[in-house]
Amino acid sequence: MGRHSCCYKQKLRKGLWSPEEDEKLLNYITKHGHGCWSSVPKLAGLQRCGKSCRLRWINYLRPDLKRGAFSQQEENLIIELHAVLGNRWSQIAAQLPGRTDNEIKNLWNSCLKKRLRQSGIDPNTHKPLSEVENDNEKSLTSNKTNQKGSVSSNEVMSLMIEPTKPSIEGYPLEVSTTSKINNSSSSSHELFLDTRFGSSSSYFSFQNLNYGSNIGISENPNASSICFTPTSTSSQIMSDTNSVITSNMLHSVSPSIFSTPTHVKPTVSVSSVDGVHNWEASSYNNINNTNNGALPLQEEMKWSEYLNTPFLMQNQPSPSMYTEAKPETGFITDESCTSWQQQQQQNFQLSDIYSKDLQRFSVAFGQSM
DNA sequence: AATTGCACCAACCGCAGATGA
DNA sequence: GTCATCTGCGGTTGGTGCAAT
Repeated sequence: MGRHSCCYKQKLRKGLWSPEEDEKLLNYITKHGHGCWSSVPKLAGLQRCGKSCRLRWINYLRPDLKRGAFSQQEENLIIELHAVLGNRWSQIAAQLPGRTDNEIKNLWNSCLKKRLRQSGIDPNTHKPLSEVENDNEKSLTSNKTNQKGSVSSNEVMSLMIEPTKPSIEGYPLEVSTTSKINNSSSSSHELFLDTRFGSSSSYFSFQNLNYGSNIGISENPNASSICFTPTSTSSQIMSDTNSVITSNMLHSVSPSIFSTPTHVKPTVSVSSVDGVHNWEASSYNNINNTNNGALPLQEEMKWSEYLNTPFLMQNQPSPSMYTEAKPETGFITDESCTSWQQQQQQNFQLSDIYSKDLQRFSVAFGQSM
């Protein structure tokens, strides 16, 4: 742990890399690949530790790096991703081809954070600063009065689910979830599963983000959202989890919602301290979002209405949700799924870079007491 | 011209997880 | 199971350049 062992063995160079060192490293890796990083400096004739060589390669010498300033689109994407992923710079960087986690981290710390604050948005929570202050006050009061930690108002949490479940056959799947807890006066629990599908790396889902109109969701218009309600009375669900939703709480999402025209109601299984709770779809939102700004939930219809839409009744192919082409609507069909899978296979043949980006799902939990 | 403050960014450090002996 | 080593990640630091004073 800590400093790499090789650093103790001999006095190694630190600090900025000279052009000569860069050339040695570049030549060596171009010819032989990096293999075991710890052996690279010796084989390349460098007085550096393997860790330093690796970092230099990743952050500077790699041929696929994009140079130059970040575009406005890239900056917006980083902000959006940060809202979902937090300081997971490597995961954010994975969505920006040619950019490194270090670069993005620096940009965030030096510019974006400041810019958000100036816009009145808390860079940590991505909520309006005024709301954050209120929450802090409420939290203080709540801590004084509550015997047990409870979920604070409008709390936003993120978690990543390992790419095991659900998955479209043959493809790894990473599920990104964001949960939002609302303490509204409604008496029912609601769970929103917000899905986006994309062919490579650009499609993400964001919901309930408190951005100004200048920060939009422009990457993918193909959004759909399904509203879930618990199938059994579960007043305790997520009410006493001390604000922590862990990745193992989301047990499963029925694959049917990703691979079929949803003749069967999608179901989600969520566990909490008081057991596993099943949720099933109660309504469907089609968000054909091409505008800027936060996503509104629009065109909501009950599940029964959704199943009776002309489109589903006719069983006609929908414009693909899964290819680069912009569809007119966002309904999921077998055809479009297959089309998307075929496109993914093509993409896979070109590169495995996208292996983590095949699908992303965002789950927003809405709880009312 | 010298100094100071700030922004930016490359690189380091410490840690955790994975892997293999 | 334990230990050593390797790899990757995120937080932090320190050097550099530039603008303001």
